[in-house]
Amino acid sequence: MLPNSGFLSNASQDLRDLLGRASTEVTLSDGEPLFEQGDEGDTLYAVTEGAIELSVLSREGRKLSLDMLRPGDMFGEIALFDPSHRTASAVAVGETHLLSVRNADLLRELSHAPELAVDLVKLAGQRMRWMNRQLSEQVFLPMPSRLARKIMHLTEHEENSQPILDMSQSDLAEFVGATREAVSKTLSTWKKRGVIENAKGGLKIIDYSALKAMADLDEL
Amino acid sequence: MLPNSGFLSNASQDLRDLLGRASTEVTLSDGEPLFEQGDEGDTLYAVTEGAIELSVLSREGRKLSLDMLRPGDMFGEIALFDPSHRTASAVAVGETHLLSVRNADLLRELSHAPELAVDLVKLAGQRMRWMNRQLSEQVFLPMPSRLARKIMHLTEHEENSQPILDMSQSDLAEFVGATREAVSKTLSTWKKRGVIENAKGGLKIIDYSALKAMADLDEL
DNA sequence: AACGTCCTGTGAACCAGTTCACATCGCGAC
DNA sequence: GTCGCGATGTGAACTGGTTCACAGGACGTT
Repeated sequence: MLPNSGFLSNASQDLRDLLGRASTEVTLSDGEPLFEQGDEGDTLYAVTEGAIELSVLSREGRKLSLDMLRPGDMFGEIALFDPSHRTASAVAVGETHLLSVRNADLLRELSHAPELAVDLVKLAGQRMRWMNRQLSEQVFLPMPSRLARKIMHLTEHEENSQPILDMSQSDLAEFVGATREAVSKTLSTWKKRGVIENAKGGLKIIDYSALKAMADLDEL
Repeated sequence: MLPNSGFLSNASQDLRDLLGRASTEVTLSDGEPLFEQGDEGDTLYAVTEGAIELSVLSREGRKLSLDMLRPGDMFGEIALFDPSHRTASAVAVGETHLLSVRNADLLRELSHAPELAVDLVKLAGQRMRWMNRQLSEQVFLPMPSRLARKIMHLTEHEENSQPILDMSQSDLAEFVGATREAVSKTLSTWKKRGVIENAKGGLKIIDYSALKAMADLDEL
């Protein structure tokens, strides 16, 4: 029931216990929102099955996808201590199961196991480092490098050496912060070079190391 | 000695006590680095006098300035719980005084005042929200809007209604993630429209509300 | 099989911001 | 003073990416 991957794989036993004891299960169907940017929230989540897409929306309606959270990943750890509006939206991708822990329940647990706080701040720290990287990549890297990185990031949970990324070009574009057309054109040239090829409902990475080279071309 | 502004102004008494008791003073002269991106670090800082510029560097040497921390601001809270490489560099701007608290000292204090942990995570939460906003602004907003926002942000500590921003155009460019030339051209048109004007060693904001308008709309 | 609806591919015009190349200004050092 | 140097202003060429427009594909539904 508790997957042994993602953040949870190096979470403390205390934290795993907490999730087993003080959590409520939540189930979402494909496309169903868990919360929206701006909502009030004080709940921490852990994905057990399926996936959650985190994204932010501009006032004009443009969308920037931040990350795809898979079984073993946790999120919402900040609102837990600092309950306020959520800074991103979370929607289910495919049938998704989550464990949720509310602020009050967690605080009760904290008195039994203060070590837990450190775990949670570490989680926040990892998220911070990650955000920091996203920001500098966005500023410093040209679109193709960002695209290559995102493709690698989004497929790293697959063990296959030629993983398939099950995502449309428009979705990918939202991840890299560019237009669908620009992504399409870049992918085209990569296809011609045999780095990737089309697969049903997505694309298949043929030459992973070539992708890595693209990602580093304008090395960060 | 402990300024009553910035984050500290709404910090708990516990946290203020801690800084008064368990901290060491650090003094830096203008331009002196406190730590560099990639350094190992486990120390939390609070600015008491002067200013600290936080920035990230690309491998090619381009620099993106993140924020300017002034008396009452704290930073480094993440490395405190998750000691690892620092994600940004910190250098003093002008003669600067800081209080520093090391990981070990803080953990000792934490057992006496567990409330402190919540304070620190709130601090981390605020930083997270702030980073999130930086990222979406960078992606969604055109350069002039970003410039207007940064100017407002960098002068908000001044109480004057026509504050002076004491910073060269090159420095400003590093804050908005653009070239010095682009910033110069935008500032020129604003000067012609009477929004800002030159002042010795920086620029003076004449029409704050016009700036605010720039920040929201994206018109040139 | 024919239809609607996404998704993909690509070309042309356009634009924001960069790069390069100077000219100029202010100001401190000598 | 005037030399030098960093900060500013600006123009011209270039470029990475957008916007618009449209042509096929792929696939599910009837």
